[in-house]
Amino acid sequence: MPPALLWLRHDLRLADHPALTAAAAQGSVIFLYIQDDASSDWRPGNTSNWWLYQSLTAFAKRMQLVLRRGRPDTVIADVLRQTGAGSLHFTRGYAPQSAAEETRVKAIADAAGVPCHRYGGYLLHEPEAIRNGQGEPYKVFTPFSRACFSRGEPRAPKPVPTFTPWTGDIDSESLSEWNLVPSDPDWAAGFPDYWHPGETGAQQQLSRFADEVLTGYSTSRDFPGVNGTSRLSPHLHFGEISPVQCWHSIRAAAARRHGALDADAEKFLTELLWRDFSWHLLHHVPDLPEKPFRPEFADFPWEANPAGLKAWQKGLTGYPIVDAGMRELWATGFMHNRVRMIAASFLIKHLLIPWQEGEHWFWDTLVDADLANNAASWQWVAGSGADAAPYFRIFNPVLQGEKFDAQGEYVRRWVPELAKLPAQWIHKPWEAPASTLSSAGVVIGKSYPAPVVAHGFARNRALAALKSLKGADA
DNA sequence: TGAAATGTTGGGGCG
DNA sequence: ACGCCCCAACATTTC
Repeated sequence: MPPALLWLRHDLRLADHPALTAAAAQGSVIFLYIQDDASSDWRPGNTSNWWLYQSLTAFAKRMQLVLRRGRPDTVIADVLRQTGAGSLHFTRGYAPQSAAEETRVKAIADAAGVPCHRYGGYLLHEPEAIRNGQGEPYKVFTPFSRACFSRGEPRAPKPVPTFTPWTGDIDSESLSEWNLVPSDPDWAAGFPDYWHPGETGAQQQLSRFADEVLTGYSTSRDFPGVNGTSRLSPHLHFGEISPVQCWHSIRAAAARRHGALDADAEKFLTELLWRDFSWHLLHHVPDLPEKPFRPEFADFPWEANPAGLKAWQKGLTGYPIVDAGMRELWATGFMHNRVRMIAASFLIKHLLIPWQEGEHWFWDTLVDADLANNAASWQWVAGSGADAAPYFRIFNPVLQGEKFDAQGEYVRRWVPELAKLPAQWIHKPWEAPASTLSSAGVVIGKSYPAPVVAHGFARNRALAALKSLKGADA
């Protein structure tokens, strides 16, 4: 029997893998991963590549992995020829270039006379399956999630199939040639303290979340100083675990404890649906990463502010909660969700810097950088997205800090030069009495920056910018 | 998955 | 005892 070729993409796992399950039924399985270096605005960033390297390494320890660089259709044609594979299987993607890429791959498989099969697995629901009464895609999240919930449960997760790994001889590149990980300087040296890429790490994280974090999740997820979030996003992005597995695992945990879906579990399932919502949106609106979904935002009066962008990226804005988030991002490749909203709002509304600048920075620095979630979320904060926050919803970084990091634990962890300040002043050090500052060893403008822009001024400026939009609109 | 301004209410101090 | 004022505390509106 000829082997079956499995083209691996963002599905670096063995469990609940529809394409693998199908391939396993056809013959011994060839695992192929293709690195496509073709230039594009959204090539994975350095942090994504760090994760990819770890994930592929973990995968290759369990299974022989064929590694190739090049265009997927060219590489697959080559591998089909060299292995005599009798079928081709892969998991569908939803990025703007995915459909065309998959069509080209299908064409070469057809030309080779090899049956080509495409499967879901990256999302809970296929974009084609969720439509409103008019047969249109949803543009507002709440009815979208209602439709998903009322549709019934996603399919049951699939076990790891029994299969024979193919053991033939074929050229494979070495991961180290791909230059995926940094060396000098090794800015990722600290990442292994926070992350364990690979399917095993993903499943452990899901268990830990279900056992230790889920209770109270609906409220504690908002407090960045607390271990209150799932931290599953990078695992989901690389497909080390599927959203279907997460869905059923959390639903089952809730059923064991409460006999039903409690508020905490429901909140998490809703977060998974946000992920689907973003991908459906990108599927229908391919230029979502570049252009405002609401066209009137194309005229927004942004400011050129390279110094402000630099300060934001380095975590030197003078607003402790923003700086803590940006430094957590730099140190760990991750930022707490609540702080992402605050930091993004600050860039857009306090500094009037285009949301695309922040989107690119996050794309390069997040371990969970994900085209749809990143684009949809930045547009959500900017007010230009589908179902977006109203533009006038401007976060006050001081109040947000006081509300969600009341004791300042999060700020102390990531902005150590402020660690000795009492909680009362930690989110507004520039207002602290001189004696408090000096006994905490803080010198505003020296050991920690003064605010790059005053909140009251920035708020009024942003509101005026909104008014100008409305004017242009009318 | 806001914040600030403005409006309303009610208790307490005080003449 | 009463009216007046002040001002939290809460509610509503506006951006």
